[in-house]
Amino acid sequence: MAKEMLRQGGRSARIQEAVHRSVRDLLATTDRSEMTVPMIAEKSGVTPSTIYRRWGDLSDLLADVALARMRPIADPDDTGAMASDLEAFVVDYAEEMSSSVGRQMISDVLNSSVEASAFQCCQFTQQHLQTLRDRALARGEAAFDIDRIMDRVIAPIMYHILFRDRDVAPDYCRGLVAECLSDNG
Amino acid sequence: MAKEMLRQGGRSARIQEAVHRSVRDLLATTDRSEMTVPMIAEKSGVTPSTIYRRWGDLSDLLADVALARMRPIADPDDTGAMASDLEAFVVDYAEEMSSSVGRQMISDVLNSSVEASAFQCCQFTQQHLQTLRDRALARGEAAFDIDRIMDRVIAPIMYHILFRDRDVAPDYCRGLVAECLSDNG
DNA sequence: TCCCTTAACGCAAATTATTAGCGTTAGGGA
DNA sequence: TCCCTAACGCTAATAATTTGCGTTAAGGGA
Repeated sequence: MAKEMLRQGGRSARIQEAVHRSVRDLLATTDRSEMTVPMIAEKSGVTPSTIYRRWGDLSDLLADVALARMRPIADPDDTGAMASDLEAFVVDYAEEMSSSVGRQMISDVLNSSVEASAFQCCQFTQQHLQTLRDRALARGEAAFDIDRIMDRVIAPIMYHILFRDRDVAPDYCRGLVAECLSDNG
Repeated sequence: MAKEMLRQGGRSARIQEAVHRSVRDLLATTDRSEMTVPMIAEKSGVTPSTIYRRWGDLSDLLADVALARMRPIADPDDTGAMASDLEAFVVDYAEEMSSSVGRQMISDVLNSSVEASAFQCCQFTQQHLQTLRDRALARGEAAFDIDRIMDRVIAPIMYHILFRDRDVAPDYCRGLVAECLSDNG
């Protein structure tokens, strides 16, 4: 979306920043169903037509903001061993994603008409897993298969968050990790 | 949504049927992003305000229609054995859900502001699994754990459909089932 | 069967969101 | 520094949504 802009600096960037900030602020206080483009525009000090032209519609704007928030900034904690690294990461992931803002971000990303958004979102997760995997290999530990973790650990957590059919409590997450690592796939 | 109506018969039911039909027809020919309430209203022979008042907004209407389409009508095929029953069901499930209309239905249900919609949707899946489980028990076969199938088979399939990070081809689905049944959980 | 109550509807006016045209501003390369 | 034009602001259409109010028709009770 805002990635392949022809002009990246100056005014354009300032507006993007202002709009993103406004969206984040509004998401914290306002229910998504009562958020409107004119509302965001006013808070950002731009005209609505600017937002419509640049992002298309509210869904795409929200997806853009959500994806920006999900983009990795720091590596997962290094706990000293692969199993505990993985456990810590997954528990954190579940907690963040199942929170109110986390849910909102996921839903925004999945609703984007930009087909690549959802894919990129799961790439971020895989990137983190790759970091943990590299770290394990560097330690001389047995590596794990990323796709396997996605299927056995991440997918069920995401499913329960989306369909609201159970809590993704730390114990449950740890169980998923343990079971996945113990089964010799 | 349309479940706890105070009046269930006559005109009200006719309108619900007409609106549902219109939505289904439109979904087949029109892209969701260009579907509007007035459009549906005209096709159904009702005024837009009727739809707004009854369903709230387009998202909730679409979720209502999607949920109605997902509601089980027939039991899964009986193939004679638990493993093949499960395999057949899962492959079918993946094919239906990953289709264009399937994706649309999932997304509509997940977007509903009615919190229970998503939960009910996954209840439908569990109902089918329960049928297969009962059938297995009646045959004297070893039963499977429904939650386990949800986590190990359904969840990954759903994840890949939603995040578009891989195809849920029959072979992949069969692999998930096989691996889940072979690991003694 | 025939009222009576009121949920659900239709219509239309008011409000609000979205789109489109056109002139203006300000990146960024020559 | 100048020029080109992407990106913006403003405003006038257009379209969607909300709201008030009168009307229709379920569904229960006499």
